[in-house]
Amino acid sequence: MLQFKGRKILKKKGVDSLQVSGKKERLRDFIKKMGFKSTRQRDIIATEFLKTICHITAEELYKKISRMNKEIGFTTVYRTLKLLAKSGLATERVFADNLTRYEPISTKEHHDHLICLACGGITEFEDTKIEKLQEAVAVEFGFMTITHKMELYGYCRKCKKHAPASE
Amino acid sequence: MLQFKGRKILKKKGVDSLQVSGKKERLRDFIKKMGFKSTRQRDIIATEFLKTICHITAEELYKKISRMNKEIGFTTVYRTLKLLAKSGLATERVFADNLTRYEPISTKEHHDHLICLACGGITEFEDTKIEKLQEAVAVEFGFMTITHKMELYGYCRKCKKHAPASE
DNA sequence: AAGAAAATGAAATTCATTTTCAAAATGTTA
DNA sequence: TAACATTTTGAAAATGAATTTCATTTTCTT
Ligand SMILES: [Zn+2]
Ligand SMILES: [Zn+2]
Ligand SMILES: [Zn+2]
Ligand SMILES: [Zn+2]
Repeated sequence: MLQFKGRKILKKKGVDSLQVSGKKERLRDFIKKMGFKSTRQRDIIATEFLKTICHITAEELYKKISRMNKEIGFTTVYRTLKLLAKSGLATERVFADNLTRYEPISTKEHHDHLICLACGGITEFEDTKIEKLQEAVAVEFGFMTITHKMELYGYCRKCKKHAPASE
Repeated sequence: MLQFKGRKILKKKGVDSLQVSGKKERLRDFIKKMGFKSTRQRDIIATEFLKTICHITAEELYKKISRMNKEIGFTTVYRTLKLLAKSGLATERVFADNLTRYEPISTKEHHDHLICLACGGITEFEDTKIEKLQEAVAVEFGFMTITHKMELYGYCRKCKKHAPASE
């Protein structure tokens, strides 16, 4: 395992960079198409965001960027995330803590979430069977589904032992 | 159909009143057990709330009550709904509009929601197959589920025709 | 370089939710 | 019933995330 670590990371880095730059191009296209302007700030924010794996809030991303760059304001981070969402490069999500989080779109078109009540960890999953049954429910009610939200809250493998009244 | 209307409503009213008074007793028990005090306001708010079928916000319930009774403040409505939730007689829910809504517990233990993006109508559904598959997903990830949220957003039968880009 | 349009960011605003606090109501005890 | 401790009430203030404002700066096109 250990001896492959270097290589794996190297490969992963390469892929990530490619993905990020591909997405950044998409953002630039979107900005141009909409008659907007490319700026240093948007570039930095988008780069930093697209590197993200997790579901990040505007505040968190702002703090992360602030560490290296004192000249980017919270408002711009906030607005750039909205822009990324509008351009289709980010997905806006609100979980039980009522904070607006953003995640870069990934290879998975759609996915749902498992959220740990102890550590706050978020795991993604896809289940086509469930998706089909959801659609069946919709049809049954004469409902035309546009989107849906499914979140399972509980304790992840690591936090299970800390679950209240589990012992 | 029409000739049964009177009778049906009468019967329904009877059942509702019984259910409401049963729940009000449960609230009184809870209040006593917790060392709290029963008040005129709590009684009025709980009665009005438990009659509710829909998913109501504190603001909405406050306005509804205000029409008849000018002496009940918003804060008390807000606090009583929280109290009902803590006592287990109400469920607190937040849908995509980010407003906190309350619904009285019903005979259905658990249910999920279909929410119309046009009229805001909320329909409840239960699907044991989905619930089982959700649990299977959780198990697969070594996750111990405590609760979950599943909401389908789209257009209900009545509003389908108004759905954007459907024609 | 000039001008038009958009972006920035600090500060202000919004808005639902929650808390504060002085006065009122409740329920227990004597 | 009166006194008392405790809780409740409700107007107002506080909170806090999300959003908007606006003067200044930057970008992009002539
Ligand atoms: Zn899904
Ligand atoms: Zn996700
Ligand atoms: Zn469910
Ligand atoms: Zn419901």
